[in-house]
Amino acid sequence: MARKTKAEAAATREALLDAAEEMFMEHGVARTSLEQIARQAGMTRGAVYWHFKNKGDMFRAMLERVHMPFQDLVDEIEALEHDVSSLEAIRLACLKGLERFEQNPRARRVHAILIHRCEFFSDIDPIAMQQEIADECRDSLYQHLLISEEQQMLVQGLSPDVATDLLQATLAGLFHEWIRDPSRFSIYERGVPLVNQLTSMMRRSTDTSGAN
Amino acid sequence: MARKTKAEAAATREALLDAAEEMFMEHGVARTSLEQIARQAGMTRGAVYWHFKNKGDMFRAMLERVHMPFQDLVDEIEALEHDVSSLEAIRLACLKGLERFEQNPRARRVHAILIHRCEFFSDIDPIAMQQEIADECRDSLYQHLLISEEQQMLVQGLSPDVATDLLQATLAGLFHEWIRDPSRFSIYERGVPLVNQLTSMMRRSTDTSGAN
DNA sequence: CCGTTTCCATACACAATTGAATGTAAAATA
DNA sequence: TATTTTACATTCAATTGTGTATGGAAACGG
Repeated sequence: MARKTKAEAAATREALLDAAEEMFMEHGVARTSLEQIARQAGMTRGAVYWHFKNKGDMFRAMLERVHMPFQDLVDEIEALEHDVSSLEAIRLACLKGLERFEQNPRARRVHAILIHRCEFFSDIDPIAMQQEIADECRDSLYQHLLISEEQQMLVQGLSPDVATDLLQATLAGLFHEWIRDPSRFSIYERGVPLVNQLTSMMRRSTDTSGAN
Repeated sequence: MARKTKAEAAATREALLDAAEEMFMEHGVARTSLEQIARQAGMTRGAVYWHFKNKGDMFRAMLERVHMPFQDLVDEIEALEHDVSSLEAIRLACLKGLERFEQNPRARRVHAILIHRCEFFSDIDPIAMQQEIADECRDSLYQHLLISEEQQMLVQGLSPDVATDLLQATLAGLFHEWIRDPSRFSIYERGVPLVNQLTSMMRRSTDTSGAN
């Protein structure tokens, strides 16, 4: 076969990753061979072994195309709206995150693969990857909920630790429930009332009258 | 090899399933061969193919050893304590469920395998299995939360639908976070304050005075 | 006590993947 | 323009796992 332009080569690399996504999603990671991926992309295994070391390397590259830390969402919110409370910033960041998952099919597919379509690997541990993502999100939540407590935003009796557990568990549970079959419901439409209700219940009432 | 007693044969069947659990947990389902399972149990593949049709059949049998519907927990609570409100029954059933997972290592391992150590299969779809379990739990929660609403136990503005989403997502999220690495924390110790806090926030205040 | 069935071990044939080796024509480079 | 890389395709060797077929000895039923 003839040599390709740098741009063409980059394009086939992307095509291979696209094909890997499709095949991984449809048949699972373990049960798709590199040949299936190559043919799906209109290539042969030669192309795969040129661009990637092996299947694990390919998997890693596929994940790197959609990396999106939760902290960025909060930063984004806070950069956009300065006068908002920390708890409100969390709420908005959650909604933003839900919206993004809803609208980014690639991110959705890749996360679905990471969670439901793969298991162990030669040198790759998907559970550890999920762990990292979850911890990243959790730490960010905790930091901002600490501030919320300092600002006396949380209802009495709600520690920032429990609040973190609650928010993180709710978001993770919602996400898992959704990613299992995204066609069943819209994560945004179900998530918005969830997040609103939860943050509302966590927020200390500013109502000075005794009546509810 | 010589023929075994009925009891002996049943014992080797259990030993094979035990071995399958260990190997599946350690190396993932796809990457463990039937030979590895057999040798772990001190047998050969002949024993495996005698007791099971193939790996998928073995997987199914492994799951059937630990089936435990959520509804049973609620029933158990309600049978034990008649004078308790529906919301309180839910709370107690959740705690009971957490406790059971904490104390039943086999159930823990099998669920960990189902969620994190396997993907597709010849004729088995682990995601559909998770779906079934989750739906079962969800339906049960919903039924009892409907009753809670009729009894006017829920705070104003909290529909039984949102309450169901909230509880189910929280429990699922907590469970997923824990099952990913059960050695990181005790699901019971983290879960108890979570469930208490959440049900407390969901419960309508019976405080007749205006002050909080 | 004898035939039959059971429970498993052993052996075999087959298909599927993998990684590496080799080939090659065009792009890049000098 | 001559030479060297690059970007793949093709081929090969080796491994691995699967399903099945066969064998054998002891347990079971009559």
